[in-house]
Amino acid sequence: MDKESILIIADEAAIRKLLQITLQANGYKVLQAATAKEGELFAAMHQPDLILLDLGLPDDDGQNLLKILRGWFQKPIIILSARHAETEIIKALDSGANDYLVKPFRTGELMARIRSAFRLTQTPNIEPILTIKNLIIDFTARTVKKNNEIIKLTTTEYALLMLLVKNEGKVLTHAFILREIWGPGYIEHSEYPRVFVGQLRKKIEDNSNQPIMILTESGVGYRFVGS
Amino acid sequence: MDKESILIIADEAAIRKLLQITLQANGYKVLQAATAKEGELFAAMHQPDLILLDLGLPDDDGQNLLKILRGWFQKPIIILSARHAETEIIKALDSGANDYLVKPFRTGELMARIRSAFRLTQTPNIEPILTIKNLIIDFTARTVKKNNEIIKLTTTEYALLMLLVKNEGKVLTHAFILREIWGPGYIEHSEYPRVFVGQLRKKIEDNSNQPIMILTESGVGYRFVGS
DNA sequence: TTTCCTATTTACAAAATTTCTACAAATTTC
DNA sequence: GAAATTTGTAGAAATTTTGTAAATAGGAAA
Repeated sequence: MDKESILIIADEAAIRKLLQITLQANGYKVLQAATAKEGELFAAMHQPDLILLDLGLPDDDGQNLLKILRGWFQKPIIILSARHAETEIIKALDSGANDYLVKPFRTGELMARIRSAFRLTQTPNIEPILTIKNLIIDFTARTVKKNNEIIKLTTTEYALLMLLVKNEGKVLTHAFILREIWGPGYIEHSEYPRVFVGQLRKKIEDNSNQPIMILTESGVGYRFVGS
Repeated sequence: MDKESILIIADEAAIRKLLQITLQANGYKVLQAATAKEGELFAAMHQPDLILLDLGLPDDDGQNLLKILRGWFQKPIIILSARHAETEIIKALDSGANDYLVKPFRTGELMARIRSAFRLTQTPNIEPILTIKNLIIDFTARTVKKNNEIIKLTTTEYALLMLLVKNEGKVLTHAFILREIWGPGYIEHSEYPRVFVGQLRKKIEDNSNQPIMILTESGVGYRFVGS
């Protein structure tokens, strides 16, 4: 097999250098990014087999970048961080991190955890660009095109569409949608999905009063159909 | 889904007790073993969904037991150990451990790592789909197809169909159906099942006046036949 | 500051669904 | 076979749920 490629996203040059040397000595191909923006871009461009993510980044919170990456990146992400607070660790793991090492870490252990992560995950990557009906969704650029024109979606609209698309064919209950997008404290606000589904339909459906993509399941929730 | 079962293999009773309480509080079913021999036996007997293995065991080295278990046990194994030497950690991870926590560990972090292990080892889900006659019922998507076309069912119709399907072959009395779907206060309303069975038949039967799936047991109730 | 954009609320019309009713059809009982 | 009971069915009425527009609030950018 080809050498596996690993993307390092870390602010400090010293850490990157250390990792680069160790990883290369262990036969991996190494890519480096110093900021969140660069990291996201490189991940999309080079499709690495694993990401080492340092939470302390200059331009964005690492926890946030992790969530964004997990929107489409299926391969292992291992967190390296000086933050040793339990809440940080739990948050990262629950956001989809495969492992979390507190700095200073031992390189031998890190290598073993990388091997373990590779062994445990053989998931095929989903395409970062998805075409559904006349929609083209680019997960990396976070853009949605309809008939080749970029549609302007707000944060909430985009999150809702992603949720629907990721669960294509399934009925998503109001409670589920509310929990996923607004948080568990908003389960009562069944008017939110109503309003935002309405706005989304106006933007992505040809006839928003005869929707063919976002269907309503009265009394239950909504369902996205793609084919 | 059913509660996931976790097998604790640890020498010290205090650790086992702590883990038992924490795990149960998080909704897991707990099994306990105090020795390597017992652990191996319990793992084989009960087929737990995850094993928490403490390396310090009285009768055999935990590293050894890990290798033996990995000979046939595919589900996650998380190591808990007072041994913090890097070589121990590397050895365990390379022997197939999913994770390694050094004692004393934080229970919140352990719970997050357990969730992570379950999430990562989830086999790309084989959806629970039921095929009966020319009906295809997808429970996770909450859809019912007849001749490959999705049938639109209302909440009550769907609930009624699920009740019938779950009790395939059995006669369900009017009282039972009313209690299950409308609640105990509606036992007198025997007209409800009548109306809704009628609506369901129109949607799922080929000839609703010659039903072959939802049969009437006059004076008693209804029965769903699948084969 | 003003302006702009988005999220949150609110209100009400429209649509869907459940409940209720009446009567015809079928089945059981005598 | 006739009467009594149970079941099927259609549709009206009541209720719930959903769609939609528009007002309000809040926060970031100019």
